[in-house]
Amino acid sequence: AVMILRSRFLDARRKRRNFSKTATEVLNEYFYSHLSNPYPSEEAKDELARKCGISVSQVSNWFGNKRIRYKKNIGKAQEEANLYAGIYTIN
Amino acid sequence: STISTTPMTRVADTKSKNSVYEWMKGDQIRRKHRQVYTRSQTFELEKEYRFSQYLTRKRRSEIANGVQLTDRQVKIWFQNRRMKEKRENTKLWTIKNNRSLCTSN
DNA sequence: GCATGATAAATGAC
DNA sequence: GTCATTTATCATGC
Repeated sequence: AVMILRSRFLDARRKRRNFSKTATEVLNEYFYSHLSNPYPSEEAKDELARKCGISVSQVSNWFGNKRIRYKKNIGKAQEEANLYAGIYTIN
Repeated sequence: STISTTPMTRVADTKSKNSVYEWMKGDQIRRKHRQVYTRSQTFELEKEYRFSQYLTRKRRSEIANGVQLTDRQVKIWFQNRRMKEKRENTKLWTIKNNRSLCTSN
């Protein structure tokens, strides 16, 4: 009964590969140019996925992680925002 | 929606373009406490799911009592489990579809 | 050693 | 009920 406390059994494939540099740039560009409402529509997700060469669910994962992690660092230096700020107007 | 009284808008001071929008709020207070289910709990739930992907209220209650979870937790687990299966099927379907597209064009 | 992508509980809109 | 999310947790990259 104690032989298995830690392992994950049906979790197997959790292989992670970092996205390409250009893909990350495209995603960040959209995120910071829509900072007031970083919730891309399904159509926008499709286009982002196509441009980045990743799946739509991966786009959703990226924005989910990006939103929560941006929010956590909101008090600290978010220099990344300044990198992408000014490229577009705020809506 | 309601505005929290906790001061967390210090970022917006420096630059107007870095405003704190509504979607950024709601943190700090009332964080989600996600309970990690044990392996045996997940195993029992998975076993029941293979038998039936939907539960009656009666069956749900029995399961909940068996794995020491609330009815609500069991209900939500089955909901998430069905969504997981759908995502997996969608992923497989996409892969097959892409392979069939390689010949034309 | 954290950054990052993916998954597991939990919420809420509809 | 589904389903897009939020949040914490997990697993990996480097």
